[in-house]
Amino acid sequence: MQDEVFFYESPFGLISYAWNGTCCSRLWLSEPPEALAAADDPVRHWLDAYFTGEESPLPPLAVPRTPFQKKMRSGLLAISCGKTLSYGELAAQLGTAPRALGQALGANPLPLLVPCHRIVAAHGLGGFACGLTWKRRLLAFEAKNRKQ
DNA sequence: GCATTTGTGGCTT
DNA sequence: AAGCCACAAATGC
Repeated sequence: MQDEVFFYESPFGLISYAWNGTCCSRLWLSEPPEALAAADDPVRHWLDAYFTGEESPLPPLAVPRTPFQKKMRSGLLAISCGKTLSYGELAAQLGTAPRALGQALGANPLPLLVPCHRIVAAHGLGGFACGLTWKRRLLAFEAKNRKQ
């Protein structure tokens, strides 16, 4: 089945994602290449839950292209909501170099779902492929939301 | 303190 | 195959 791009209006801006009927292969923050319509699928449900401050099981995601990305994904998913990790720490945990990790994170096709925004630099915020505004908002949101 | 350099490994094209 | 990086630790100033 072909990928279709849907959008989702989050409190922080427009999100769009590619859904092929069974799994999510890609997700964009901010301006998507082309957005069709809103839909009612597991991704949308997850986003709904996320933005109301709940953690729900992830929707089916496309399998990573490389084993490393898979490892990285599980490492990221292990970070609980509201927590952050530095590039160096996660890199060590994955047995790789920080710089390599940065590259891999930037290439992550599934931001937010795979919480790459919870990775910050040792001193400072670090970067974010889809714009630092998102990263700040998401982190602030999660931090506030955590201590409930 | 801040600026620059370098070790480093996996990603994209 | 060659460059590219969303870092970090070690220098130099």
